[in-house]
Amino acid sequence: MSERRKPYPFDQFEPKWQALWEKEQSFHAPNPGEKDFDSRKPKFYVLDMFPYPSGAGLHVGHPEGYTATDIMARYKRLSGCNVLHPMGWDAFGLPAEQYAIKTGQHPAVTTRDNIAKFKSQLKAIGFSYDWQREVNTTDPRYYKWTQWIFLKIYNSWFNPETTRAESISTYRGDDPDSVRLAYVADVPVNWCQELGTVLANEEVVDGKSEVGGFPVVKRPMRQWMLRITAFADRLIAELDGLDWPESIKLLQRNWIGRSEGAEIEFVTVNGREDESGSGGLSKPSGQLGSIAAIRVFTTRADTLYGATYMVLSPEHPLIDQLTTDECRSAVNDYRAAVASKSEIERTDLSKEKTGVFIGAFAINPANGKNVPIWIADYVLMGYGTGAIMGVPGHDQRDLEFARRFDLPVVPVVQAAEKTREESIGFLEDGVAMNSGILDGLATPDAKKKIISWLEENGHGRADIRYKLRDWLFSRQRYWGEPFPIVWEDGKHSALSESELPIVPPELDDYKPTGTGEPPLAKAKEWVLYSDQARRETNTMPQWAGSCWYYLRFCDPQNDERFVGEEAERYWTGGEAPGGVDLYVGGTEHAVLHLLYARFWHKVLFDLGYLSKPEPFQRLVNQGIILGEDGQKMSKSRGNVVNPDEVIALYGADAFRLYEMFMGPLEQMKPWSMRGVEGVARFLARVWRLLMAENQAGEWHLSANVTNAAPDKAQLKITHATIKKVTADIESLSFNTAISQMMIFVNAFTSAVAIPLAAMRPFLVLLNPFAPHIASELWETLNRKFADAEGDMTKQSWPTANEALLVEDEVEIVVQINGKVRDRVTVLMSATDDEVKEAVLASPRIHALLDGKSVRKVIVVPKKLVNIVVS
RNA sequence: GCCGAUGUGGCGAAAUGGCAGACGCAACGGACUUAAAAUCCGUUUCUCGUAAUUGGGAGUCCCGGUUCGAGUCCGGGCAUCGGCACCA
Repeated sequence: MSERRKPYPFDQFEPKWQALWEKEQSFHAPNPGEKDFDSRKPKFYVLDMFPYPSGAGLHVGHPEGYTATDIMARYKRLSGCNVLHPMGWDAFGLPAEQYAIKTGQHPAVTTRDNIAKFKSQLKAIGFSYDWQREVNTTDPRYYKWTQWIFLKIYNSWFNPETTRAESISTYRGDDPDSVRLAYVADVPVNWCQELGTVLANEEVVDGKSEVGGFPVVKRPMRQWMLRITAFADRLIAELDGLDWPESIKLLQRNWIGRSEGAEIEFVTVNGREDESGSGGLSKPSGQLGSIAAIRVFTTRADTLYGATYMVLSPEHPLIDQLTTDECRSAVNDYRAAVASKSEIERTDLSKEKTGVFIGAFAINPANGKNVPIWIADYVLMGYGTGAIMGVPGHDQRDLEFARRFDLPVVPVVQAAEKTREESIGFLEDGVAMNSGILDGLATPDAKKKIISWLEENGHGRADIRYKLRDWLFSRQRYWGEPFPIVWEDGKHSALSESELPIVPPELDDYKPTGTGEPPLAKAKEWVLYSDQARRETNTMPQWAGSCWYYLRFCDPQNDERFVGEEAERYWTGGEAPGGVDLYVGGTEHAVLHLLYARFWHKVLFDLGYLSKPEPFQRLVNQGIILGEDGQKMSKSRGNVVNPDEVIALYGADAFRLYEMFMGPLEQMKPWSMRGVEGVARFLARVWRLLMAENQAGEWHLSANVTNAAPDKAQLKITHATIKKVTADIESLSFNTAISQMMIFVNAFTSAVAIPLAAMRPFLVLLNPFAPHIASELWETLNRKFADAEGDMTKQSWPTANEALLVEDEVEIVVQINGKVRDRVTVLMSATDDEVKEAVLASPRIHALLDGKSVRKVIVVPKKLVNIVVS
């Protein structure tokens, strides 16, 4: 097959411009105080989610968001902004480590190779990143500061008085380790045997690891945790000031899962059903004088009178103490059975409710009645108090359980527009009944009343609970940041900042031990910190590096501070709560990276290291690009599109333009090679508008290009295009901006003379989208005409002249009863009455109205007239 | 089950409550060419009709409503996709 002829010589000028941009460092943004910094210009920080440099290289999904931000960056620069547009590498992670296990090659080597490949691919697309600001999370100069931030977190606590993170030195209690924002806990964690590591809740999907899809089991282990739950309220509340998609805000709110309700104490009665009162209360052994009480959390305290039984989670600590001898063997059997179940089995909704009675009773504080205590696996130890009051009258799960085990069902809320029977099992608002002091109260009032009654009588209090768990922050992996922590006599302590970075030791064998002991433990000498102290051998999760990279971009070479104060203040400055002006990336990070980064940011903000409470002001999620078959791209389906091939065939400009022309940025959409061809044709038309080919096949500036003035229509479309493209870029509607540029070019293709005054602004508009061809044509024009100076990067964004867009006349659509029947042309200045007159004068309309009576005439100025007839 | 997003030609998609389908792809017809490719011009929602056009009717997932007028707003469904999921 012979090589297909290029419609325009992109293969010659695209590499030329890329090389020139690199040589001139055209997109380097100096920091305040540096040479060439212009303090008069406003700043604009436009950020991409930096990629994990995998061995497979870029796929067409990456450049979708990257092209959008690049258009924005180039547009803002031409509009007179100092633009921060950086790129880097989130390079710690499993694939490099697993490759190391297979081949023995050090992950750093694999990572370096992959980064080189990614970088060359990004450069071939012509992105205008400031490469002087490149960061790499696996570089000791970078992770030194990741470890430094960990020390800040370790050395602080959340002061409930101020609701702020503060230095641990302000803590007045006797056990600082119990309040640190980074702490060690023995907790049931997600253990993945195949990966040889524990995982965060966020990394477990349907009981399997997000990476690799391996089974995950709960297993108690000693782990580092970060106290993100302390920030739950602020993480919810401070979403309000952000320009994020509502759906993403909602996802975060749901993930944090704030529930307002009450904690209620049920006093227990061991083994007695019929008597209530003090005589039956048990005195738990070892806790002399205290009465065993079960605390439950509920969002519907108003249904307390309907609580006819209690259920404890099988892991609840009071079970041993409360279980009667008759019930003990059944209880133990049940607990053993539950313990052997996997997470998936346990949370299978379709299965029937199970549980056993433990022989004990508790007193419902509202009505003094004794209720039986059960254990069941539908109650989870991890949420609330690990115990519930069973209200089968108004909870579907409790109702199923009560029916299964024949427990009494008492309806206590009459929902509006429902009969008593219909209200059963549903948790709707209504009016309280069968509820003593609450009878007749609407649900919100009933809640308030019962909670104050509980507080007055010492049976409970208002309470707020969250689904969000503290963040499990340690991993049993080699390829991650080591903790700046040592252990001595079973106690952890922080290394000093001067010892950073803590560099991981060299290993011959990166394999996980399989026992939960981290691979770093194999480096015996490294572990020996001193005669007494041993190094922490866990490493941080991949999220650590990506939690703060946007800050490092502001000042990436700084070895004295994680980010210089002035640089941070300048690049994240402004009125809004968030610092990054535009952040574009995939939805897959809605609750992981975006929540973790906000958390770290708030800690650093509270401690006085940052000027804004939020990291990202405006967030946009690009949609997934599907294969040509409309299916998700995957190697196994064989529908993966490789950017390198597209660029070789059609050029980088066509690739960029197609990525943006496919459809709205946020939308999921399928790839189409034909579509790429379409935009390539458009770019070729742009080329031929200004260029002509001689006999030898060489291109030169077309003789049609003239500095004579454009005609009125040409001027008008030029300014209409400036207006539309500008507005569309601002609203990230790149597909319609491109449509408008196509309309512009179509309007000029048959013109004999191609006026410079139209082409100059057009090339500037085209430049953010297709910078190579725009730069090349600009340069060609400069060689002949002296009306402009400098290359494309030195130009200013054109402004639309509204006066040129004003029409003398306008075509009015004439409707009869909402159906279009005619059009008339009237002067722009015509009054409503004049328009009406002109419409009624139309012979066509006159004929159609014959014999009908006109009831009303609606005139929409400059648009339409609707005649309503009967 | 709960929450959210989306539903428009053969396809990707446009449309501050005011001409539905801009722009592009594909298809068809034509010009150029020995021929093909490329390029340029034209047609292209469906349907009925005419010798002819600025002809008639229907049409934005379905049912209903508000309005002079609804793809757009409101109510109720259906479908697809995404998130959460025994969270008390």
